[in-house]
Amino acid sequence: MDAMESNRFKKMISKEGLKSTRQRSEILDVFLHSAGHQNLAEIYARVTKVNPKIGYTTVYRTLKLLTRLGLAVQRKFADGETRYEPNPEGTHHDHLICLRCGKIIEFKEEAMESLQNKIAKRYGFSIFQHRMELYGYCGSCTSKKDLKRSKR
Amino acid sequence: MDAMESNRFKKMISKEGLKSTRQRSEILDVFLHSAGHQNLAEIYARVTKVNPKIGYTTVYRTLKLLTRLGLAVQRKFADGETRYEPNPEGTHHDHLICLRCGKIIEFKEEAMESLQNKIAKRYGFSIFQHRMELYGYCGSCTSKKDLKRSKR
DNA sequence: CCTTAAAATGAAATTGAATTTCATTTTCAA
DNA sequence: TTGAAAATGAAATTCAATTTCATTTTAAGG
Repeated sequence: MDAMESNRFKKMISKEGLKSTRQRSEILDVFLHSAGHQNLAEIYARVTKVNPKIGYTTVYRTLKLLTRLGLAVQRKFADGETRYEPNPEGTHHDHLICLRCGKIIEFKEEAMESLQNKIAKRYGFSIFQHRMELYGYCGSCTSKKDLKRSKR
Repeated sequence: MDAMESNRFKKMISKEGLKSTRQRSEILDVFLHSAGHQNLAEIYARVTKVNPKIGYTTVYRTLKLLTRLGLAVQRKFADGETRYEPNPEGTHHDHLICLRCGKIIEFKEEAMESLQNKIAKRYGFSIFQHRMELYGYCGSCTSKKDLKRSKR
């Protein structure tokens, strides 16, 4: 259930002097109830099923707002598409991406974080965030590797 | 000296049935002789100093060609800009990026690679490539952290 | 329940980098 | 030397991202 997130959203909204609208809550609702890593067109398509009157611009602006508030994360993987992912508090993870079927798997690896800190220290950096993506074939695509490729 | 790279380029070119042109070698020359992580506009600006007749499109196409041949690597960091980096054979590295001054540092960490393989194995993936970027403040920007920020 | 200033909406317009088109020029193998 | 294939460069196109602007909606204060 997203009542919690929904309330968090409303609190943040009013704290910023912004306003709660039907559109915003519909968009948030759709966004939170679909699988992660969606592009704007996909989100817009789903939103218009709920309310066909909502404009693309509003979806765009709402996702941007959600990102600013930390409720969404914007991702750009190697294919160049812009995607949005719900961002429940304290969730952090990296991605495994299949270059054949497009499957995206999230993973979390503590050892990775500490290794990153070690590297940062070596160069005198203070790290706030990172991006880490592994590209290859997923299990089922590996076994089909010799068959026709989906791209190129 | 880039005579080596330049020859490698000519060999690859003819092997593909493509042609050596003055423009291509001028662009390659400029590209290899400047610091890494340049965007197209920067490369174009430098190229036109050598030969003002060269068109933007040709620079664009040549960088695309170099990328296809593996002599260049295209990078998109979190700022969304497209950059190109020379790619001498066997060079692989990741990046530390300063969010304040924009400095980009390359690093290589074997432990990272093996950790990645371990993760891939866990999910049944075969990894071909990865992307790993650490964002934060570099040493000198960390010490200026309290002063005016460069952005936002 | 009103009023109204501030914010939100949505259709349309704009932007800007990436990419393509096309007429002309250049390369290079025979 | 020649001609087919490739390259060039200016201009046009594409397309997602973003902005504009007239209109509508929200919500805080009376």
